[in-house]
Amino acid sequence: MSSNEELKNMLIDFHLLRKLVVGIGEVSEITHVPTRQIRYWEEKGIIHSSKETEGTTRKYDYLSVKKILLIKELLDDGYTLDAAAKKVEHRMKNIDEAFMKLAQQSSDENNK
Amino acid sequence: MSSNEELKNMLIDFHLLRKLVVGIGEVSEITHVPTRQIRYWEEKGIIHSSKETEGTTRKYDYLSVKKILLIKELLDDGYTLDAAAKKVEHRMKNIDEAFMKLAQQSSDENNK
DNA sequence: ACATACATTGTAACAAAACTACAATTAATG
DNA sequence: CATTAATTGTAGTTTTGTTACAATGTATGT
Repeated sequence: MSSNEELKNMLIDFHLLRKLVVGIGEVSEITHVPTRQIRYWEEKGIIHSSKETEGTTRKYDYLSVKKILLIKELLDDGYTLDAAAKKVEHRMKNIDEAFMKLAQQSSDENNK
Repeated sequence: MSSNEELKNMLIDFHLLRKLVVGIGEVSEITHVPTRQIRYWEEKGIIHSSKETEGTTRKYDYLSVKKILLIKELLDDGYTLDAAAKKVEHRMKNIDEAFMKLAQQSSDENNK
């Protein structure tokens, strides 16, 4: 198998990527947002973790971490939390769509 | 910004992907390999976690989880652990390279 | 069969990470 | 300065992960 084919089949394995969910401590290190603050945003309904549907400890997927990063950026720029959340909500919609589309593609390729 | 540009800039953010490291329990759920067995493989030097370089608790990145998945597949096919490890080592080399290449690309694009 | 190396599994006692549910503090705004 | 928004602190508890022992299973050669 050529390196290029490998690349296409392998990068990215969206099904695996979906399952790569990280703990709140890790998210905090990645984003530089304190765990306490992450929980607070979640409490306000701005972000979501796996806790809401399963289990007892929060786990965040790729898109959630990305969302936290975006919100933090806007906060640092002077936005209020609600304004930042609203703006990011809009951006995430595009990202989510693209993500789903690629996940679908990779699923098609594996089943053809 | 068009959805397509978004897609290119956003999917995939390799720098973020690199940092998405998951705990051993999560890996176990994803791969269906018991935590005890994962630690054993690590003890044998077949796989690696962040524990070897930092911290006290094991964290596994995307490529490590992929490696575990590949090894498990071969084991289920009847390979011995060492044989499976050797074979996977070879495959992972290609995957690692492709990964680094793409990470480099995405880094270039963000700085041009 | 049985010795040998390979591979996995069990678990007790302990440490680290994450949880909730309170409350306190610190901006920002009318 | 009262009010809402946003963040932060923390005690006590639960969950998850750790090591370091040992035991058990499985395959191979003789």
